Amino acid sequence: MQSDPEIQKLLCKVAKAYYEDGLTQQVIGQRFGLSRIKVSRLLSQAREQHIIQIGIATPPGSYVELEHELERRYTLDEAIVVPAQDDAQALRQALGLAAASCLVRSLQGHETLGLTWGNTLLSTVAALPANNWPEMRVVQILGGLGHPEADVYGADLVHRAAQTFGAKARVLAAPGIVASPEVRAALLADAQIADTLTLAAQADIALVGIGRPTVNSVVMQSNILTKAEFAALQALGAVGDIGLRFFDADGYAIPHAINDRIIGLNLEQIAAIPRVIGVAGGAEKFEVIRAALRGKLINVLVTDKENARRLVA
Amino acid sequence: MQSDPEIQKLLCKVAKAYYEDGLTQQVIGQRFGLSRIKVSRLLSQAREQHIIQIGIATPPGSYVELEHELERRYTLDEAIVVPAQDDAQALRQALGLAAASCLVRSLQGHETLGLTWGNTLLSTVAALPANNWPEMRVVQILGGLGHPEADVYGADLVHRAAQTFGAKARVLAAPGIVASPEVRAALLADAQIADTLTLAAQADIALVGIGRPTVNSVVMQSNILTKAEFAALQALGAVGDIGLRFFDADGYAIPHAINDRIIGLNLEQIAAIPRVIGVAGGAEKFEVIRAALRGKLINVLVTDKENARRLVA
DNA sequence: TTCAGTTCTGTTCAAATGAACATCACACCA
DNA sequence: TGGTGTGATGTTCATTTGAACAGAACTGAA
Repeated sequence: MQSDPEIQKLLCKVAKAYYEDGLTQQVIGQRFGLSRIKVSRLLSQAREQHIIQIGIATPPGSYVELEHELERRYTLDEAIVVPAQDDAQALRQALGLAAASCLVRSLQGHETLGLTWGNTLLSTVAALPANNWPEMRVVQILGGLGHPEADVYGADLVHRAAQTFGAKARVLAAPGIVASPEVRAALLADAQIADTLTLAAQADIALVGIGRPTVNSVVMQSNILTKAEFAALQALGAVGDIGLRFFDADGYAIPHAINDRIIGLNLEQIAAIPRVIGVAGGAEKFEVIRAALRGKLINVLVTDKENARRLVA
Repeated sequence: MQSDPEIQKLLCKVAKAYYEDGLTQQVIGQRFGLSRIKVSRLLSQAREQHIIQIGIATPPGSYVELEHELERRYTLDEAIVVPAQDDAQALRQALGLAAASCLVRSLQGHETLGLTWGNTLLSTVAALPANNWPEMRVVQILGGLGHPEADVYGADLVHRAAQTFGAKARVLAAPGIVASPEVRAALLADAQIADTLTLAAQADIALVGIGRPTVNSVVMQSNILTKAEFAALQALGAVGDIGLRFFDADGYAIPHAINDRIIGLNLEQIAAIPRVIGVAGGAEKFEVIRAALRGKLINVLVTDKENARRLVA
């Protein structure tokens, strides 16, 4: 930690030679009569002493700082922040666009992609670019919504995504919530369904919405999750769900009988997927998102600026 | 060369992760879902587009920029610039101090150091720090000055340097210039002298003054180099000398009979030494220094600010 | 003095990096 | 429709780099 001006000058000269002239440490050593390792040490010293200042120009209108802070705070692999939108539909589009480009970036064409469903995912799938990846699979992580014959919602998303990717679709021919554990057991006995779930658990990437059921949300409007059940979940601390698996403010799974009636991966299985991209925006989602982050249920978060601000606050 | 804002943002994020967080390209790739090589390419792209700005804090009162420019302009290994001084003695001290620290920096204790002589070298040797390097040798590159019995000047410098280094001294028991080629031949027949010159030619490092004889300089005052001879050299284009070997404005050796009367390495031999540190300052030396640089006779230049300014102009 | 602790140094080794090459997809043109 | 070039991508390999280790030099205290 010397501050001998002679040393300072040497640090500066070595740094210049390395960073400005792009010389290798070896040749710098030869030129200045220093050993290679000494040059290396001088450089780290120069970095420590901030003789070398590295600045990164952040493109205007992007929230790189905010994203970075989110990544650090919640040890996320990546955070993507889109501008806040007044209109819910516009917000979903913005989120979908961002999530889509983040997703395709990490695809090579031979992986297995897991999907839940929801309005935001709908926008995401709509924003996916066309491709021809016959090796790829798109798998449904969670059964469809509503009556068995109306399960298009979940399966449709999977089909659509698979089609634009030119990939194989693997749908879950079952509702997300069934009437009883017995029905579930019966469905799980089906080889098709069991295999699909096994495949889903081995997905390389998953794209999931982060939900917060309200009285007029899709989940509630289909009469599968009753108000009473929802109230019970809330009483147990539930702040929202991923793939109908409810969790509390710290992201811990809520133990409740409903879990035995769900056809889909559980939180543990979802979290075990190497890369889980969670998409959610809008003020009402704040708590759930925070919970999902705390519980490390997702690796990548795509959200809006307002939520991002509150999350780092 | 895309300027898609989406790409810009990614560049920025990757750059931040790499430079600010110090993450490896590998883990950045894993986090953002990119291949390692892609991260590498994004980083070079970011450098190209100056999204990454690297600044180096130059310590105030030093001439790092000037030195850097000199190094680039004349493909020097290193340039060292000291503040200009009005007093010739003060200038020599400043030069000597700088040259000394530059020299010791490149010494490990087992190399052979060649020395010429001169007032500036005297100051340099005086500024050398004490050491204990029994493996090291200090060799005289050029015979002494004046009468054989008064050759202390050159040999003394070598002795002094060897002593402070705790090294072995190898002096040249001969004058720098002798009366005739025959005398020179006789001296070179001496095993001692011949061996010393052989050793000198194999020096790892040499410390040399850059001279410009004037009527009252040491070289002229000893009556060995006559005014007539000097005039003849000048007529042939000589601008100065290193080790009594005169060269023209481009650093080319001047062919002249005097060369056959000098006991010491020739320019070619000196230039062949891996690291030649040339020390010279003061307005009158400008031309010689420039010539020495053009001829690539030295690898390291130690000079004053004024000369440096003129050299890069 | 001698001893232990500290710092400085070079060596060795494994990780990280960039360059060269091969491949593939796409677009442009005949 | 079929070249044909261009750009993007991944693989392989050599270089570059930093970390761990070990020895030497120095410091301060007993």
